[in-house]
Amino acid sequence: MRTIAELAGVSSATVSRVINGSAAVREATAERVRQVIREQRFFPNTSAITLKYGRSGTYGVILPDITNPFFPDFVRNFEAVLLERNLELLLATTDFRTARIQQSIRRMLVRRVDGVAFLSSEEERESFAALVHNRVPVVTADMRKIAPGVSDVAVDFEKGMTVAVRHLYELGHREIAFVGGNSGLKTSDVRRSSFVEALRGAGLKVREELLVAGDYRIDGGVAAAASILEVKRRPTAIMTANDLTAIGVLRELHRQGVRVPEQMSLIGCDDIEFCDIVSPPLTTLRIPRPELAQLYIKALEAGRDVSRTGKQYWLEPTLVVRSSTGRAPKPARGDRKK
Amino acid sequence: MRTIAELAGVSSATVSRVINGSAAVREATAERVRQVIREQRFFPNTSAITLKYGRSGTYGVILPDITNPFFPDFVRNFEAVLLERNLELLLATTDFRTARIQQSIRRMLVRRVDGVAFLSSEEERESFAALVHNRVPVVTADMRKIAPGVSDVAVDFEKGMTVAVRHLYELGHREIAFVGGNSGLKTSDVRRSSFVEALRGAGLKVREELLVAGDYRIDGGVAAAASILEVKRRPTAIMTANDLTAIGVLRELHRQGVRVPEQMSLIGCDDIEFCDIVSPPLTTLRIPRPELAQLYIKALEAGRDVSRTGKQYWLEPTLVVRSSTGRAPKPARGDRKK
DNA sequence: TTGAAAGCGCTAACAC
DNA sequence: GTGTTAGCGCTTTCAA
Repeated sequence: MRTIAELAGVSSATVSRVINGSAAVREATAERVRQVIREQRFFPNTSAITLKYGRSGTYGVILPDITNPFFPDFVRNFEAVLLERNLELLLATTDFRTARIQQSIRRMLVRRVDGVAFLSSEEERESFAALVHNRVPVVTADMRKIAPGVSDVAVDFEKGMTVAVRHLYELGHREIAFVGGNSGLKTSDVRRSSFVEALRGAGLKVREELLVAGDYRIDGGVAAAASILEVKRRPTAIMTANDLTAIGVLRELHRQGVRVPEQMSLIGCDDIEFCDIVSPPLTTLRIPRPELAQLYIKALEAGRDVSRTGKQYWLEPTLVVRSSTGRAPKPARGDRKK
Repeated sequence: MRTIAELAGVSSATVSRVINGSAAVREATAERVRQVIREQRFFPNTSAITLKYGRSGTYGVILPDITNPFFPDFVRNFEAVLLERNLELLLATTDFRTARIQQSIRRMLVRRVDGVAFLSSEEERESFAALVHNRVPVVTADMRKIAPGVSDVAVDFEKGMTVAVRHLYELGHREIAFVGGNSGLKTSDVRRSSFVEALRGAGLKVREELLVAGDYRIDGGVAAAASILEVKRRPTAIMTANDLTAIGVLRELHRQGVRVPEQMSLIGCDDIEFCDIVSPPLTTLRIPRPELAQLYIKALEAGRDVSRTGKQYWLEPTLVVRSSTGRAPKPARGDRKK
């Protein structure tokens, strides 16, 4: 910048003013400065600006698994909003590993991000404390809990699961299994308990052996489906905690020759692009990414003052009916009738 | 940091030394300082360090489409290597839009990244010049061209396509179509011309109407398949520029009742996870992401001195045979025999 | 073994 | 309208 100033025969302050379009600089001077900037291919150094202001103009995003298409799609939307506001994105993935979470948070701290969207669903009170202590607001996912400096964006699974279960109920299903995410994760627990509630709400009974854990990945769905198919009295429908899980379930169902939806209905969650390309296309509970991304930004912006308690935000999922759900099969002969 | 220094009763220089484990600091002093750092939950400010050194310890990655599972998988591997070296990642996606490319490069410049992995395959000579001029090395993808400060990582499609075509040839296929990426993109051109070469190498003739463009996405594959199926003398196999395209092709094939591989063989490229879950599972030309990520890092590190001409790196794809390729169907009655 | 001080690039308050 | 200057947090001579 000093170079620019010298070449343009002005002071660095004037260069700064020109760059920021601030204050009144004589147009002739401004133009001369701009000219030099172009010639020299000069770009201001954000480190200096960050250092000066103590704010980096960057939001951090911490994800468990960038390999799950839900997240890249979220990132895409999130980045788009940031770009409009001339903000930067710092991405960290944790692979569901605690050490990586800590490391990610440290990365956020040393880069002086202005806020962290924490979509990796472990409850990291300790780590959040470090963030908040350093005045960086946190927005969590589906924790349904807020605190000073910590806001939360929750998907209304209570309602979503109710809609999904009703859809199955109306198709005649009475025995419905559920495949969750990694047990212990808050997001997984919420989905599971919402499902159980929905079952009760529909007057169906809850069979523990039909509530199985997955890992939010395809493999987990495969394993879960295998275990569900071993149960004595088979369910006629399976609800899953996310689409990857549903795809895994579908795969195992195929492998064992169970036809979908004739013999087994299946509902996913998220509505990733691949729902539509597996066969049959998956009925799923959609979590809209554009809205989700916007909600996070909104929460981040509103939460700037970490001394104030964060807010709770809600997002409604919607049921997208495709071809993996159909009428419940008639009970086979020999099956106990309900 | 000054706070830490005061609380520990030392100077900021000493605190710096303790943090960096450098020089000889008396253990008692060091421990006292560490203690205070812990209590205060202090994290060094990277902006100051970047400012001081002119290096940010960050590599930038510019991608066209984070929604294509190939890229998240690349990012995952890339991030893992960076983490080992205590380096940071700055991610930008371009959506194949020129304005976004320019914007991404600007983001890299203002953040003072130490290098850019440019996986978005447009030939941005102008933009690269800005980077190199500012002493940041660039590593491109499949440009097969190097320059001062610009290295290139290329996948050996010449060999890969030869292997793929030979696989089809041995199965009896003589009429093979190709669906490329967005026409005009360098990566797309390379794949296409490698395919054409491979065809010639196998002694097959090249039918222009069987060489169609896609867009590296599912939709492009769908459209391309539709156009291929309208050709008078249908091919018996289709090779595609990436897996997403192949998935789109597969989808359209299904829709029109063309059985894979009985009536049409299909080969993708990349080997994304979803190859294995569509039905039939896709035969594909795998581009190994861990090796690719490592190669990029290697190129970035070797290219630090932008006054020197970059290097050309090569990566071998391997053919993964699954179930979407099979023996060519016997020519139907009425088809001209070859 | 430790401290003082300069300087990285930028902005803003204050002078002129 | 424009220049001077202090200071953001850190590292690194140079001195002590």
